[in-house]
Amino acid sequence: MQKAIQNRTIKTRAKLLSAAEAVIQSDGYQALRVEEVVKAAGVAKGTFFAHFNDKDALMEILIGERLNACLDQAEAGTPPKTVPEIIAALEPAHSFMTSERYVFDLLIRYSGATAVADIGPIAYCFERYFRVVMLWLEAADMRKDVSSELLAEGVQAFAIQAMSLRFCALHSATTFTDRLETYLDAWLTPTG
Amino acid sequence: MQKAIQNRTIKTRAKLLSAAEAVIQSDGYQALRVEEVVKAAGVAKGTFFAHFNDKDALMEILIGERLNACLDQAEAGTPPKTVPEIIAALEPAHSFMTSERYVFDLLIRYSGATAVADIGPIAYCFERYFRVVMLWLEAADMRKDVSSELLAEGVQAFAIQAMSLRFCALHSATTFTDRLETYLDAWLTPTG
DNA sequence: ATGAAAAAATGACCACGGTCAATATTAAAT
DNA sequence: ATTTAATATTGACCGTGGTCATTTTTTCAT
Repeated sequence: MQKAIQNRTIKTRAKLLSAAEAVIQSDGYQALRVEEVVKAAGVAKGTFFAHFNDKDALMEILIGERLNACLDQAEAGTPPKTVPEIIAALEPAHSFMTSERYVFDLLIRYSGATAVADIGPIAYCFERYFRVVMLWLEAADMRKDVSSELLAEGVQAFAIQAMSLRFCALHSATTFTDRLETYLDAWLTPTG
Repeated sequence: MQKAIQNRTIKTRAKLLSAAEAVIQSDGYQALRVEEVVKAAGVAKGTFFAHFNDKDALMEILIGERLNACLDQAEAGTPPKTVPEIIAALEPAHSFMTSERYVFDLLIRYSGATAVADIGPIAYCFERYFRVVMLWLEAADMRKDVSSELLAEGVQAFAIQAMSLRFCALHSATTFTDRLETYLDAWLTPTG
């Protein structure tokens, strides 16, 4: 006997999500505690885990939302044609992705879907990032000896590398943007 | 008044390390519990944290050791000259790095040193990986329009990308080796 | 040998994510 | 309106990483 989804379900879920957003707003993602969220939402702890498999699932949703907004912004502008333009267009996304060490680590951890069944919000965002970049590259004046798919995968790999090094004290001499530009010049318009 | 380092210190540390190795040997890295390690080592829990800052610090040591052994192996052979040879030389390292999801995630998380002061075993391994590849590339017949440093950084970025996708159900059609070969061909010997 | 100070080890304790049997609420069938 | 079963909520409880005041052991100057 299938019963309709209850009103209070979506209400509780909304309460949890907005409580979590408030916590993050003031203290960042890293500092979020499930106990604090449920207290702010006025529900029991068990309720949280009835709505989200685990804390990471909530994080995936919230981080995925923000990242999707960045990708919306990237898609809204006129398609970038050059490496600096591409980097500029992706800047909001990259900036958010490296806003917190915690966020970056979680993004990497969930960037790939473990099972085809559970493509989470973050895995979806990575797919979308890839697709957006691929479309740009197709219309831009880049090397044509390999497919746009491959080029886009490479852009993603280099962006992740550059973001990783942003957190690394050993490589802090070069800025993120400079490094990524060096990578992408060499990747997208080789002269060798 | 500075006092000499005590014998029991290194003995206790050795006990903890070998106990941890035994646990990992039988159940893998993911399953390691600090309580189990201290029980096997016959010490109190507090002692563990007097020897290692946290569980991750122990993991860094053990994983770094194994990875260093893989890099020893890579350096022992004759320097690879072609992309397939490079991939073959790095195979033990890549294989270990992706042996467990837990291991891969930890590697990525500690691949960069947060502060110059604390270059951990894993950050050191990544530096070493980079250096080894760079030396190979200098002696191989690869594109010369960009520096070997840059090429080596790219190899690392693509290797990480290929390893990431190994855990991803969405991209399981292509094997790790095939994917990495495609990446490195396009990166190291572009024809565009 | 003795006393003092530094180093090491201890284990009760805490923080926090996550579980689950019990309870409460809701929607539909009668 | 009453019953029934699916759904939602609860909070005591657990597992595990990590802390710290206290105790034990070692080292060294005398």
